[in-house]
Amino acid sequence: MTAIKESSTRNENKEIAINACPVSYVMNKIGGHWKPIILYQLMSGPKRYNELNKAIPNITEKMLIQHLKQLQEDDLVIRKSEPVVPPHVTYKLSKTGESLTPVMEAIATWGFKFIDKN
Amino acid sequence: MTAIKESSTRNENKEIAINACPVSYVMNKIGGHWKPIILYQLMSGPKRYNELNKAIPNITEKMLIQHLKQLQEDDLVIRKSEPVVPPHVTYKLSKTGESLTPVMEAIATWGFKFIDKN
DNA sequence: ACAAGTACTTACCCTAAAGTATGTATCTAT
DNA sequence: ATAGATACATACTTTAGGGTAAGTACTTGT
Repeated sequence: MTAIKESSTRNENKEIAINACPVSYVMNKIGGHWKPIILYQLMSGPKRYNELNKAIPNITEKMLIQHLKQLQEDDLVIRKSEPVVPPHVTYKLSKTGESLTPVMEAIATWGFKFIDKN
Repeated sequence: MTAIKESSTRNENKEIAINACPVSYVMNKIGGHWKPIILYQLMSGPKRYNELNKAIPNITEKMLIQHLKQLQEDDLVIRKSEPVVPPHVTYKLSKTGESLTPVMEAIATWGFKFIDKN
């Protein structure tokens, strides 16, 4: 699962950055390549693992579970597993995750305006 | 200036991601380590290069100019240089950059709430 | 017996982004 | 003459994140 090295200049700088800028803190949570896309998908309702995999073009399974795990650790996403075979696992937004919706929408709105400008 | 390789799987995936999620598009513009922090600093008014350097803890000069350049290319920041010695250069938000303020504030607000939860 | 379906896991590799360190130009003041 | 101030530039190294490919577990249907 690609362990994260805690004691590097890079991560120390991140810590400091959080103090300097709350926006940076959020970016570290929902920023990056895939997380916003996953959250975006889950905003339209709970989805199974496979559904997410199909809905998000070109994401690898490794990236998908890796980020789903991180999102769970950050209490943004809830995993629900039915003890059946074949497995049936659904992911959905937590309350906190849902509280992100207006933020995501604000960003998306701005994004659309900006895309038009080019 | 670390040229960007256009034709890689990674960047192709990014392109696709943009179509799948407008939020992702914005993240590619203002996401990352330092850009939100730089923008945050400039929201309180224009600043000189040196001021930014001092205001942002632990940023390297390389990162600072690199991102300032990218922000200029994305028309988020305007550079103004007075032809004097020693140089006097100020950076400020463009109209588009200023239009980000509510978005940044929404993110920041959410961030503060979320920090309290831990 | 084995293929299929679902949700992962794991090992290895590659690259873009970030860090480190040093150098440059130009004029002013001492 | 040389040090100081300001705003960069550039070469080299490191690392975190992402990509590729293959394997695992467990049961049902044929």
